Amino acid sequence: MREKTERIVREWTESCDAEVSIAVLGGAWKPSILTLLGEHEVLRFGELGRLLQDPTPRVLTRQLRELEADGLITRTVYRQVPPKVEYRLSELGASAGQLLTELTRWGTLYAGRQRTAVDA
Amino acid sequence: MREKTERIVREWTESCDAEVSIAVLGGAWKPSILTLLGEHEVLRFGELGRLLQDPTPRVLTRQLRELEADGLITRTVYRQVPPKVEYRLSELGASAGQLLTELTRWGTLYAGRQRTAVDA
DNA sequence: CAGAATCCGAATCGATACTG
DNA sequence: CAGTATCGATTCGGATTCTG
Repeated sequence: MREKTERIVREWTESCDAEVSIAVLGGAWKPSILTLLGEHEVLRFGELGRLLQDPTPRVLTRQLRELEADGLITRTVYRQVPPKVEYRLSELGASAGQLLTELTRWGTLYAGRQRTAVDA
Repeated sequence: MREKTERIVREWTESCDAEVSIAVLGGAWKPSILTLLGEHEVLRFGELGRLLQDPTPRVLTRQLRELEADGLITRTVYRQVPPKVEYRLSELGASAGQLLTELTRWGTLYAGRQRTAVDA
């Protein structure tokens, strides 16, 4: 588990469990990464990059490493030339599916309302 | 709507609606603030501070203003001495109840698993 | 192909002190 | 009571460049 998440989990009290979820899922691209891995079962580094519309490798690498450190995805390295690395959801990562659905549902509702408000 | 949220909503695409939710709910204390307002209907600034175990006024003020700008809470000022300000959930804020429940549920699951793993 | 190294600007959290 | 002002320290996302 990475340090930021560890601190939040350590200081975790009943009234802010929701912040634990946000600490784990809250990085750039992370919800999309988990959603894509839920749909595709397995994806390589380059495939993820293309599907996410090209975040910088620096950023994508860090998000993936954090998700791995937090136990949501697994990383499989094939020692060959050219290199090949595969990412999958772990069981814990898959358990976040329902939460991701709910995040998406409310996010859509919220964005729709804001757009309607702006257009009106 | 505050600027950060506005940008994320503007650049919003189908694949990352979940990030909209996180952008809105992701600040320090925000999930707790919304949960408390869901339980208490109405709370004053000082009451919120005590229930949250004393964030600095600077921080609490900003979180409340952002939630107000994003349309999740309302702020009612009574012009009197000493001053009195009441915060409540808006309809939009109340609509996030189910999402907050799900965030808390998975956060509890996650924190529990991590603690078990560490203790083992 | 899958990254690592370096650097940067912006945003955020928090401590401390002060005020209408 | 309900904030505001000022200041650090940290973190984070991203651009650029380079490599086994």
